[in-house]
Amino acid sequence: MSLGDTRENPLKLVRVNSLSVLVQEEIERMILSGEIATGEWLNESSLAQRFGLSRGPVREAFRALGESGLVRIVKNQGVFVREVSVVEADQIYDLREALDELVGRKVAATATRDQIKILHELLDEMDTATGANDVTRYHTLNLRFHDLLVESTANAKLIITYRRLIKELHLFRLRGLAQFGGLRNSNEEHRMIVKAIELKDAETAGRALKAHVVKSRDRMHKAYGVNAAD
Amino acid sequence: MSLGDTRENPLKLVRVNSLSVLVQEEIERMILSGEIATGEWLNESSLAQRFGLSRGPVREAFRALGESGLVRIVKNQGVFVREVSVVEADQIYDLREALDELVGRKVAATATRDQIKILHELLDEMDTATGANDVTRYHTLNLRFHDLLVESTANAKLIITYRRLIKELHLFRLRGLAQFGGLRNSNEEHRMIVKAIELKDAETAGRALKAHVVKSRDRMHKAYGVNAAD
DNA sequence: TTAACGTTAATCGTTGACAATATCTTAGTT
DNA sequence: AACTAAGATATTGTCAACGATTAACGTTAA
Repeated sequence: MSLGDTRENPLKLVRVNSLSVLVQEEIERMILSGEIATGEWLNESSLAQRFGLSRGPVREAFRALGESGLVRIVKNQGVFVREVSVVEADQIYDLREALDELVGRKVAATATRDQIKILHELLDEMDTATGANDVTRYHTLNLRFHDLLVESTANAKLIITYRRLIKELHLFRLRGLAQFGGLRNSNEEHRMIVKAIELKDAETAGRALKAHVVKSRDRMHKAYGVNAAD
Repeated sequence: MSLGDTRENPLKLVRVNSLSVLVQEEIERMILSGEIATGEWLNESSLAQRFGLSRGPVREAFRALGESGLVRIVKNQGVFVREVSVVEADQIYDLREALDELVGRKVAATATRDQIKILHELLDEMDTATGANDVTRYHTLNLRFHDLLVESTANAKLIITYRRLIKELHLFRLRGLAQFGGLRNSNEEHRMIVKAIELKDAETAGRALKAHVVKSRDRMHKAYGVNAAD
């Protein structure tokens, strides 16, 4: 597959974004979709050949992906999809606790009616997915839910920081278990969060979102059999 | 000046790090030291010539720096040192509030005796700098103080996230006023933080650190004549 | 004054080459 | 058969030169 195959207006894409940015986005997509496994080696020249370009843009994309934490670059050996350990996932959850509390507080103040409407739709869809025991679908919706929350804060720096962490957490998920279970409980927590947002109760929304992250982490630990004392 | 001029064991440096990493670090140093002004254009080929290299490593360093938020890359125009607006600095302070509260809580649990000793030394040095009205010196020590705090949390993800934000905040400082004043108050807040850490009182340390960030932001606003409602 | 045109300079991307390094293969030895 | 060492191979790191694309600027003409 070549990059030129992009469906919507490929010419404009190349005019606005450089090739290295397009390559970066494509590789990121491949990593996050699991198309490339964690730990896997990314061959510079074969990727270039696959995209129909030279090694230059691919190497530049690698450097950017390295800085964003998705790949690990080893001199004279190459580029590998990063493997996120349980310890590191745990550290990310620490951060998410703090950031999500902030998200809750801010979103309660800034969320628009439209955004809240979409949140409700996502809640219902997640219930449907839970009923059908469709874990993959739930996971996708869950990502969208939290991404919409952070996006509604209208704090650009918070948004990109948050998304970076979510991507790395996703690397951890890809590593082993697809999901951490407890879908029903999880969505009940989601509803409490949305309720607080509707009431524009920043304090409660922040606490609810933080508590949700704490419990998500517990579910992760349980799934991995990690001692709570770790 | 060529990169080969590095003082300590240049050969080993090149053997371990690729040239693009060295270039990245050097450009980052130039940006953060103010050697290159915010908004300034970074000429690809003249930088390459200056370092005595080809354009390849420089371009790769640019991509990494772009991802880290220190430069802005415009296709077909080039690379510019990012300019951080007051609005953006404000968003970063929002994040710092949340992160520093986390830092306070964690560091109270994890800080070693040695680390606390260094914190005390920094406190005293900052008092000295305040007495001498040496704002630049105070600022350096202040950076070291907060960096040591976050480093003492032993949470790698928190450390790199925090440092990234501090670097961008530094870009904002470079833009205009060197400092935000209120040195004496600031160091009194520092002492309260360290006291809570010594008592291993995580809750108080977190609150104190968060409060410190809130006040730092206020001092920044005051210096810029920004309305608190913004 | 404004619009069109051409020049210039920079980035973007390609290609081909070579060196340095890592990895795999193979032959030889114990 | 197992281990070792030398050599072959593959990959990354870096460079140099080239053409294409684009943005910026100055000039000219209406």
